[in-house]
Amino acid sequence: MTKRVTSIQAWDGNADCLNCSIRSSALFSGLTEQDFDSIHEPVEQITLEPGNVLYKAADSGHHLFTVRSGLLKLVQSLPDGTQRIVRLMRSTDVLGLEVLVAQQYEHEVIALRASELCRYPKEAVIRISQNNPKLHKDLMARWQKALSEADAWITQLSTGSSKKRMANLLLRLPEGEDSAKCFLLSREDIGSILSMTLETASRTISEFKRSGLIIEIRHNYVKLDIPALKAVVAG
Amino acid sequence: MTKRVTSIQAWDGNADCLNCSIRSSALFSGLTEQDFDSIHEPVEQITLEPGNVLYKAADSGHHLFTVRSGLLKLVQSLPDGTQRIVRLMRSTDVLGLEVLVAQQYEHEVIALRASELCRYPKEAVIRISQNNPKLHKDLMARWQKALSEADAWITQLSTGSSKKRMANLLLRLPEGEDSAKCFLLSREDIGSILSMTLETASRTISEFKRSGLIIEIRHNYVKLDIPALKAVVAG
DNA sequence: GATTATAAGTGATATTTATCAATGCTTAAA
DNA sequence: TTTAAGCATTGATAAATATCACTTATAATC
Repeated sequence: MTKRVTSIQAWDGNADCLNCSIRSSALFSGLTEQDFDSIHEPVEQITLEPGNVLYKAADSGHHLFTVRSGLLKLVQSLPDGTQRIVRLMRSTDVLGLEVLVAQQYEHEVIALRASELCRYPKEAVIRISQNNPKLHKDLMARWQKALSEADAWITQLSTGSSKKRMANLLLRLPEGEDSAKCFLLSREDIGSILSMTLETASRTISEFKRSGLIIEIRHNYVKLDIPALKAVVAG
Repeated sequence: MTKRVTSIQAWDGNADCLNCSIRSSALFSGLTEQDFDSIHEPVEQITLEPGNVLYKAADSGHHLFTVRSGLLKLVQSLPDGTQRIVRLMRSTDVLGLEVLVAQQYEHEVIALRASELCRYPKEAVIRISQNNPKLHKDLMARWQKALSEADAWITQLSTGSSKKRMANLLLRLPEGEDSAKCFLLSREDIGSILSMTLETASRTISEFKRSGLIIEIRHNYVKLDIPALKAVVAG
């Protein structure tokens, strides 16, 4: 069973936001000191372990989140019980935008790796966005980014053969310095991203390993042959 | 071959916006008379015939559009040449939100039926949204709606067997008074929505007709057995 | 109304993917 | 170190879907 958040550590919101290591790309990057002073409920930091649930679909929502580090999945359920992962979120991504215009969250959010997030009260985001043009524009850009991601999920990860979809997924996994190395997700999660069974996911990865498209460095950590994977996508 | 817009009829923007038949749900519903006076480039009405292209992906974009009537498809292309329909747009939907934060459109937009749209200069939308809280909030709601639609496209139209996906599509087609009757799309468009070949689309529809899930009233106009289709989705 | 072009339906077959079952690997606990 | 639990891999087979070829229906044009 999944567990709820195990640890929520309160921070001094203002001080930490102004000195945040990802400040330039965080949701509140454009805020003035005066804006920060106007936030009554403090900005808090949240730590999640793999498997922890941040919130569930239809939970009433009063907060937005910026991912500082880690990896999380956004899951939606179907009437027949199937679950589909509709987005992956990582550093600088914003979670819970929907509560700015609705009362409830639309996804279940689960950490795939140890993750750190900052939590903002939605009232502050709504109020400040009406007077701070930078935040106003920033929010629109965030929404547009989420929408582009969703479109890419449809075209790249939900269209074509299992091999092409897998190649497209692998090409988005690397982050940080070495853009050709990445950790693989569980076969079940890969299946839920690509709309295939975990067996097909496993077979496809095995085949990619045999043909050298990916080289296993250690368990679940691989080096990608990026040009070859792009050729699979384009082929 | 597709043709570009055949007819763009200039309107007197202000007068018509204030008396627009879909004004309460149009993008500019919350604008004051003063706001309208501040728009220099007039709001124009556009008429499209089936097959007409409104704009293409990567076209530089200076306008947003509200659909007054009709039906349009948003198409994205893949590296291997495949095309996928990522959204259908109908009355009151807004097209081209992405140009508020970027320079180019992200989709190709093609009319599936005769359609009427209103065209707004993006500069006016950006400028007015910064001072008019109603438009500001309205834009966020539009973006959120697009995002929910994209998520539903992933979960309902890109996950599960061809029968379930088809049932989900049919359940979204009806509009207007009789919520059980609708026109079918071409088998090719259905295939591009559901990520299947046109032959599989044709076979699935034939099977639905034989089993009474849909009843053909006249060519391509059908009555849906909604409870039965919902049972297919849930089964 | 006859003719052509375009879209839709269907059969035969190949390919892909799912399903079911068994085995092997990895990690953590005993 | 052994044991157990969970995850990953693989094989055999069934089911779903794609492909190719052809026929039929509908709409458009002469």
